[in-house]
Amino acid sequence: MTKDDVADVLDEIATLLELKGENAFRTNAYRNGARVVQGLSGDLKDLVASGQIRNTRGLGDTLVEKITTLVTTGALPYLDELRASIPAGLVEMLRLPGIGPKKVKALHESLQIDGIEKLKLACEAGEVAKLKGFGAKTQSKILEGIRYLDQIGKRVRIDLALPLGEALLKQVNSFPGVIRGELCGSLRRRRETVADLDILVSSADAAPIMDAFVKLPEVIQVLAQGPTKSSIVAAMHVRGEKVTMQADLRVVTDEQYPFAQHYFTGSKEHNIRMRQRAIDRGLTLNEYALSSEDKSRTVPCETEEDIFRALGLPYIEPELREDTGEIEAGETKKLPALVADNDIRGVFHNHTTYSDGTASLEEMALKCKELGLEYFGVGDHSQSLTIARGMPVNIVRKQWAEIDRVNEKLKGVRILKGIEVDILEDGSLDYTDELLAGFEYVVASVHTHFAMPEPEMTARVCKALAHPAVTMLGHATGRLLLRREGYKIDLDAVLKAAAQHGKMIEINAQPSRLDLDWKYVKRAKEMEIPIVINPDAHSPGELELYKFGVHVARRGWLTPADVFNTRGLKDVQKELARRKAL
DNA sequence: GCCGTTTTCGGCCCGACTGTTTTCAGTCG
Repeated sequence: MTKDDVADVLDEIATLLELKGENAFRTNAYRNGARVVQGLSGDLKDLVASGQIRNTRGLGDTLVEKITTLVTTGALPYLDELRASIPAGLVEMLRLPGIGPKKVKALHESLQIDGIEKLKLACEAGEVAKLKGFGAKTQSKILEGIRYLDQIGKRVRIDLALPLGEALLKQVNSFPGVIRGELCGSLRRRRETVADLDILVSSADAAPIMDAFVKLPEVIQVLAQGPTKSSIVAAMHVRGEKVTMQADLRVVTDEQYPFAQHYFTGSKEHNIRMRQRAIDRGLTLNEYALSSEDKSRTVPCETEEDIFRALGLPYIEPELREDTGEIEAGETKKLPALVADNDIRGVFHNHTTYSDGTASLEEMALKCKELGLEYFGVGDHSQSLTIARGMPVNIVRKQWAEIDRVNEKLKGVRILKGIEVDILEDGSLDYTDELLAGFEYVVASVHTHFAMPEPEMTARVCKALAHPAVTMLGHATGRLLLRREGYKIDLDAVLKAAAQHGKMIEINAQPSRLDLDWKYVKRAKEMEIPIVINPDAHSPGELELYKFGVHVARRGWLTPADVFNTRGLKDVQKELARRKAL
């Protein structure tokens, strides 16, 4: 039982309780509990065994007991009972827009509807519209929802969501009367995937902006249009892929803008803490103002900084606003000065035509130079990964010779001799120690046998980390966002092994990976494990993907000092040489 | 269900929009 598994159970309990019509605060306690568990640092088993889990804010006697049962027995009778008492189809019905637990409950109790199929039939027969609290519009909305069920609520990768959001924002910002505008929400917090786009603008006159917004060419459906808020579904092709997302536009006055900006950036959990903080100070905070409780006075704020200051906090970067300790760190002046794009001085783990890349060593190195980077670390695939044209030993030696030749000629950028060596099934590496010693650094990654049981996979990776030649671990879980779960592995144990053997861990910056996940990045920092941000580029155009890795690093609270490739070439070469000599 | 420098009971963030109502419940973020 991992933290995520336990969190999933608590979330499911919350959903089931909602469907039973339980008190919203009780269900919310389970949802909050799920989030708290996900963010725990340290091994869950240890926390339970030592009883330390009892000191966790948000977990009371009941939740601790349930978590303990889950972790020690792997099951929870309470959940099984709940599941047995509620038809599984009810949970699926919650996915329909505009349909929440109350409506599902009403449909079940009055029409015995226990799933999407029956719901569809009842709507088509006109039964649903007759129910109290329902009507013709709700009925047709349900039918439309069922029609688009496979498109609803799908999260979108940040690299696809960002261009759509920016395209919409650019047009909205050009509307007459718009003073300033920005993309807020999870996109501004740079989450790896986002569910919808939140556009905020300020203007003295909202109505014409609302009208123009719902008529943008990307709009395929208008979900709602009010005086200050409209919701649409927009679609656009991004690099050949069709991206369909809900986008909400809010218009506020320019005085309200910073409050709305903070509010719509979220996260919800961060906002709740901030509101509570305002209440503790005899104030009230909403998306329009920070004011006295009776709203007779307001605290003027021109920027988000002013809002934080008024509540006794330094500015908190959007990436940190997840209520995972940023408020406490702000109070104690322990907020990190986050790493930024322009702190990155070079990249490791990239591919060339020597394996499955599309460009030569020189082309890749020159692109790095163009991006202002000082070094290009090549990390082509090793011999056994034939599907990616992994390099046999003679090709490795040929590549080394070419690197030497190109380095002679290049000015202002240096190629580093690295390798992405496969971690074989038994945890050994895909080249001999003798050959590995010839590289300046070694990235070790898993590319095969993904389906191993967790203990074996964990042991496999930990064994590789113990190998003296290994410098850093590549894409720690092998996940492909929204496509493939990572392989089963105990990341806490992997972090422990990395710390013990003094190894680095990569943030693979490919937007489809973003692996290590930011939550574990934060833990790695606590364990003083150096992090490397690698684009895993297979073409020159992919080199600047390292910026998506910087987002992850920022969400993981990293400062430049925590990231190895913020160091300059000389420093990096010295450190790599020092490690090889160990 | 959680939490507590006024509390072990009584709060728990709060506003916009929709659809169904005729003053508001439900949903969403």
